[in-house]
Amino acid sequence: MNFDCLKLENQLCFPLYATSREIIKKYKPYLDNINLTYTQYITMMVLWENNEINVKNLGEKLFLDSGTLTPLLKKIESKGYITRSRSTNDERNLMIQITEKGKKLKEKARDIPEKVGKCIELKPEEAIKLHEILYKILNNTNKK
Amino acid sequence: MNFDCLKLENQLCFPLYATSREIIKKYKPYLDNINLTYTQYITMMVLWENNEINVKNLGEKLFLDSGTLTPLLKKIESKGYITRSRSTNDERNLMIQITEKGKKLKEKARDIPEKVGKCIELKPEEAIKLHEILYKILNNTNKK
DNA sequence: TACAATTAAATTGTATAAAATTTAATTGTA
DNA sequence: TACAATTAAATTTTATACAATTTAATTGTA
Repeated sequence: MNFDCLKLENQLCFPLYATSREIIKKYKPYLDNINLTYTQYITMMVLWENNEINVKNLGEKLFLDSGTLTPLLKKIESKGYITRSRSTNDERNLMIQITEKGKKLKEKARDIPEKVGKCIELKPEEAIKLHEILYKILNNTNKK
Repeated sequence: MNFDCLKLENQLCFPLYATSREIIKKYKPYLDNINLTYTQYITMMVLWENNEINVKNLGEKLFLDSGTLTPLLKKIESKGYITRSRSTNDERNLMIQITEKGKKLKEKARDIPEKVGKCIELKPEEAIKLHEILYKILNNTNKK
């Protein structure tokens, strides 16, 4: 009767969960400077690549649903980085558009990835491998 | 002026964060069966290995602080899986002890890791590599 | 031995997450 | 074309997370 698979250190999900939170904490001082939380920051990342997107597509990119996004987007809107308006074609869709102020924020965020990267200390090949494995999991958990 | 490091898909933290949440969702149906949330489940894992532990040490193992653990532990206590009592040596310490009911829960949880593992579809060597890289990050983010 | 410093939990306030339900708009079809 | 089915957000509820502060116990030291 082998119970080792119920040991915390033998799990895969636990270190994923813990590492994710630990790294998000590393972002904190840099994100505080631009008055964004981590979730707000990755939302802005999507908007920096797509000036306009609806909540559904945004949610698919971020793996978040409207229950999380609705209040989050209202908060970012109140900071002036995005606007929220119903699509004229199909009023079920709420279109999120980046504002000029939101575009300018990208400049201020530019050096964040490098600064956070420095305190992680992974070899480049490990970082690549990690990225590859994570996307492999994301791609096949997502399709089912 | 290269902004590619601000693309979502080039991040390391984002897939960590997304994968962690996606896998936790996979646990949901199995954890529902034993009436535990994921955080409660990993807490029970620590208790299955250590019949007794204080909140501080538990928090160090789970990378969670008392702000998260206090209400969580009260909830697990209300389910009858643990008891909470101040240490007689040092009353600042709250000792968490597993109950008989809590120990029995381990039997019901026994097949969960295997079931969740099956829907992740990683090669064994990838799982090992992932585990290794994650603990490398955890160990050096932790020491600073 | 008073008492300042430290330590461990608890509390407070803010921000997610996610399941389940509701609301409103659109689509497909009898 | 009514209207059932579907779709997209919003809402509601429950459960974390975590920073900052507070409370209570213990320790170190003048």
